[in-house]
Amino acid sequence: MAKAKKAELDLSTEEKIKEAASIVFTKKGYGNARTRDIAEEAGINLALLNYYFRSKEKLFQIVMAERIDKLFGVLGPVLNDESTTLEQKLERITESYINMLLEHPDLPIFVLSEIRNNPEQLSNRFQARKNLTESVFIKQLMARRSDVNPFHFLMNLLGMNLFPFVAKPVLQPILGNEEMYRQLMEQRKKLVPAWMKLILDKG
Amino acid sequence: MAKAKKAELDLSTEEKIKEAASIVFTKKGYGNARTRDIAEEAGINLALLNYYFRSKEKLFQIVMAERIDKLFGVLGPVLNDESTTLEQKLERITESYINMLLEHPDLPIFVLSEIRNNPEQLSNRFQARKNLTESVFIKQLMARRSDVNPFHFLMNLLGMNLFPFVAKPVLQPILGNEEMYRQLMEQRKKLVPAWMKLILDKG
DNA sequence: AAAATATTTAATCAAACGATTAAATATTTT
DNA sequence: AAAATATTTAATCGTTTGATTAAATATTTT
Repeated sequence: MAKAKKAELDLSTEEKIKEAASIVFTKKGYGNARTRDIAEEAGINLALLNYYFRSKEKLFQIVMAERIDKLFGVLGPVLNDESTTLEQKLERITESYINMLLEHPDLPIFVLSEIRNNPEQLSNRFQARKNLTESVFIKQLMARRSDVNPFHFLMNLLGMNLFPFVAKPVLQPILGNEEMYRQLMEQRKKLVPAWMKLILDKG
Repeated sequence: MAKAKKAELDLSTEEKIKEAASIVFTKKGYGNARTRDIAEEAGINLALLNYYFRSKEKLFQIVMAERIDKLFGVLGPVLNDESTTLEQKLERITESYINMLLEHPDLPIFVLSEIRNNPEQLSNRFQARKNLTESVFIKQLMARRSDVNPFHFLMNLLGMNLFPFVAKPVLQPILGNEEMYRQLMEQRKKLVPAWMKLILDKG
């Protein structure tokens, strides 16, 4: 058999296609992305794409699962870390998100708009709710401020961190050049946790 | 001529198509929306759509302009009202946005993702920057807190108000039923201005 | 009412696109 | 090296979809 070589090339080519699909899907969305675009981006022929993945839809499912994980996977480990304070969690989540999103600015808008198009894909909703409500983070928060609804608090944290990237296509031209935008996001690494602490202490 | 009757029907049918287009485009996005969907939603034949509007693209441009105005048109009048304080502006913007978005929850994700797909459409970018930086709101803000970057402040305000709707497809299943979601948004009408005042006074 | 004009439709076209096929090329095993 | 297997491609198929056309129906003007 051609195992060794096959596996090697498989991984390489398959990965190349997935990477290309990720780029094209993220930039254009499912409906506007053409399989020919993806093939070209990957530097391979169109038929090869269907050889590795059965269809556009299948390829999309795989890419989408990865992207969802990339967008929300940050949260789990930090929220459930027993060794950090609430304040430290705010700092780490903010730092992680801003760093990650500076490299993948259109990840949130892609994931959120595709989930809107196909809400069923978010089938782990019960799991998500349970994971969240039973997290160390929520416990710490409720111990500190039993009067603050944790969901409000989380929406604020995520809103402050994700929204500037969701709205980047609008904000960036208003702010001026890319560098100015980047500077502001860098500043927010310290500012967002400070604002959230304000809500935590004086809200 | 058939002026009177024509104009009447024109308006009615044209408006019916635009309304249908708005619904279908907003729900599915440009790429996933089919002109046949729009025609069916409007209760008319496909050809009629191209009779009134030259093409899908043209129809989309018109709908898009209206949607952008709906999403950001709220801001202008409030931000430039000389007769209200900074605090009142925070309250009014929040109240306006949450009320409007409770009726049109998928407006932000639609507008923002379509602008990402076609950034040129945001050609009024210089105008937007000037309008913003010269607004009464920014003047009031800088007079009060010269140390706070107004853009950060605005991102926070918009983030707290818009993000829960941008992320609704994710949040809603986690929160439980639609009613719970609605309740939280109603609460935020008072909470968001309070949090923003915190940043204003103690940030 | 007749003519002119506007509105609406069914049928069809042409291009775009996802997918398949069969053949060619490359790689691995024997 | 020959055979077997895996990888890659060019060409093509069938559907979907945006758009057009020509004819029918409705409305307005004369």
